[in-house]
Amino acid sequence: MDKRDVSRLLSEIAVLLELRGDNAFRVRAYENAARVIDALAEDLGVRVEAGTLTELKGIGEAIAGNISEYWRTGAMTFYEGLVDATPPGYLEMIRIPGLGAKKVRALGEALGITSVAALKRAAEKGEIRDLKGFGAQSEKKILKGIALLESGAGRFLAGAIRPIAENLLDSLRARDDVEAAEIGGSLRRWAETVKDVDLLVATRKPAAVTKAFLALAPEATVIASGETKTSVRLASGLAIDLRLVAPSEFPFALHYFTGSVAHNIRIRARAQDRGMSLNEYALSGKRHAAVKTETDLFRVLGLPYIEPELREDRGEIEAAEGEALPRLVREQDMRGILHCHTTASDGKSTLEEMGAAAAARGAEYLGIADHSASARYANGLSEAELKRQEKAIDAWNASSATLRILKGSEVDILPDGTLDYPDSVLERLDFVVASIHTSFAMSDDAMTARIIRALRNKYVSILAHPTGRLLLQREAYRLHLDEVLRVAGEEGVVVEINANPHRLDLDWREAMAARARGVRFAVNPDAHHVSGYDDIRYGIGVARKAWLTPKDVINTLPVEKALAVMRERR
DNA sequence: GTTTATTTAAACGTAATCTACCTAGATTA
Repeated sequence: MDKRDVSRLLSEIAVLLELRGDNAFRVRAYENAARVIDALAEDLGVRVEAGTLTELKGIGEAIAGNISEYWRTGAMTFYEGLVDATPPGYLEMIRIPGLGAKKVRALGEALGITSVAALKRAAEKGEIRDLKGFGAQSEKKILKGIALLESGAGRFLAGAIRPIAENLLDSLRARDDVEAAEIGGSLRRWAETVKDVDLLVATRKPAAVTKAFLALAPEATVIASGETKTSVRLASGLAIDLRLVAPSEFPFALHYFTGSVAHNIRIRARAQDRGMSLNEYALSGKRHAAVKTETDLFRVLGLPYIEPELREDRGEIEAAEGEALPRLVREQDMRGILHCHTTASDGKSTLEEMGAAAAARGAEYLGIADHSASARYANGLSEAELKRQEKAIDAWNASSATLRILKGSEVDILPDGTLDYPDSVLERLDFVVASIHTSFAMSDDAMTARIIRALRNKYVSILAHPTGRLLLQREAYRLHLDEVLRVAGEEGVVVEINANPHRLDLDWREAMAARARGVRFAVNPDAHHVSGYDDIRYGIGVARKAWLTPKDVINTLPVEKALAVMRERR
């Protein structure tokens, strides 16, 4: 069990309480507590043992007791009681857009509907429209909502959504009546997955902009459209919210709609402490005419500008107060690209194409790391094939004045923790990337031991995609990640932040904790085609969310220094 | 259920939009 399990359970309790019609503030207290636990940087177990949970703001006697019970016994009496008292289908029904706790309960109590399937049948038969508070319109909405839920559209990869949002933004910015436009929400904070897109526009002609926005997505369903807000849903299920504010309101609205909720709560409280009141449109109580940008807004509150990626209430406000915010790594700090594939294994671009495209991007070096021999799934290179590739790289380096290609391999960590090539092969390479692609279903102890054994091999430079997760598709394999990262730090093995938008592995939360323990990182596109280089920005997003500076990321080093880091244990 | 100021009790976020009723409750962000 870890703190995310606890956080999830607290969130579920909040929903169950809401379904029971419990005090709304009690509901919020549990939501709050879930957030506090999720954002906790330290070890939850230590606090449970020490009995210091109530020192956390938002955790009182009752919730602390519940958490302790759950932590020690694996079960929580209070939660079990709630589950027993709630029809199991309610939890699923409340996920239908447009249905909240009150309506779910009304449906259950008046019509005996306690599952999504029963709800669908009743809506199709027109049995819901006669219920007080519902109408024919509601039936339609419920059916649409169920269809959406069934299509699996709930969250989306940020990497799939960002280009759509940026296109819309470009079109909006091109208009004369749009004075400013930005992406807001979790997408602006570079979250790995997003629920929807928030677009924010400053304009004096909201009606005209709304009309133009709707014309940009003619196929979309309009969920709501008013003077200041319009919501549409694309065929994919993705909801896009457009918010329109007057130019003078823009900095306040941008900050507010960027979030996170937890960050906003802190900032709002800070405004109050200073005799001001902050909402999405203005800062009242003191002079604020001078607030033209978010930077101004932070300054009025006595803070330097806080980058959107950091706004998760994970210490950024305290760091800002102490002038201790990190100088976050940027894409333009990157000198080298590591961990890329070619047609020699499962890539789609040749070595020469990959080299030319990397040079065109201004990279100083490119680390090729095709799959190793046993990786049949990916056409892994035999030792002879690897040798041929090394010669091809020598030829490239002899003729290229700008971009140097480094010889590497993405070597499979075999089930027993040994590597797929013998040391005599690894020794010839400039760098070695080790990773897991097979035998995922091990116990956490066995997986941890397997990876640690690989990390102890002195030729291993980088541990790639350390958890094997595929966002929205596949959970991480079971392992003691803390332990693995501790050993990586000790051994000086660089930990990858895989920039592929499906992976983004290591997760930013873990990277944040690992950084504090001195782990160094590589932000790698794992490109299988020249177009894969474009993913680097997503890896940079993760690195920034993890508070990483250029010093924490070895790709910012010149080639000789990067090589020295990757070979320092030999 | 938690925090805070009033130390026993009040405050806890708010605004926009929708839908069913004609002003209000529910939902969402």
